[in-house]
Amino acid sequence: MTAIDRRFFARSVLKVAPDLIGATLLVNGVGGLIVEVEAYHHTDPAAHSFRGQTARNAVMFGPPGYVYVYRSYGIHWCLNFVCEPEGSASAVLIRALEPTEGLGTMRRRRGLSQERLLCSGPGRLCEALGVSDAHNGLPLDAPPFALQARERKPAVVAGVRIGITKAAELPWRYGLKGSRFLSKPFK
DNA sequence: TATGAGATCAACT
DNA sequence: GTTGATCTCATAC
Repeated sequence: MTAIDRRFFARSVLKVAPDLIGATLLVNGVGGLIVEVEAYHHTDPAAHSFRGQTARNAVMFGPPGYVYVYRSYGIHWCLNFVCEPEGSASAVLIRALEPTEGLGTMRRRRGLSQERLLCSGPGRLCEALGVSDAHNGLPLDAPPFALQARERKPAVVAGVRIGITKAAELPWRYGLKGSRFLSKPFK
């Protein structure tokens, strides 16, 4: 298996996002196959970076290949990968994984969940992988993170994004076709 | 199956 | 003071 390094992210977020489907993401050896992501471009009103740099989103304005973690609705963490040349402030939100490594650890962190619900949603995924603000700003191609390239190009489907109100019509959500680990099915 | 409340924080008006 | 890239649990149909 080939490791993905940070150069992979020095492209448009709209190219990186579908290319991540099927890759393997591990944090401290725990994780699985990426089955669902969403793209957030800096020209997109739904993106945190749309209104400029703040203390929270500063990592998005840095170089690509780094991790941006933010708190959502006061209680959850959400995991993003920064894309495009430095300063463009675009990122991919990781929304769902198919758990393959460290099932026991994930189950313990999530508390008695069925396997299908371990990582099927941005908040759930962060809890299962132990991701928090402590990971904000870390590079993706060094421990505790590990990213492995997919071996074949999978069937990728696109659709509208979830849980947002601004620019809700943009089809910037990507998923692995037919996966039962998606946070919601594609139409 | 579907809708609603609550948890709880940073950014924005 | 309100809203949001969410999730879980409770109550209603």
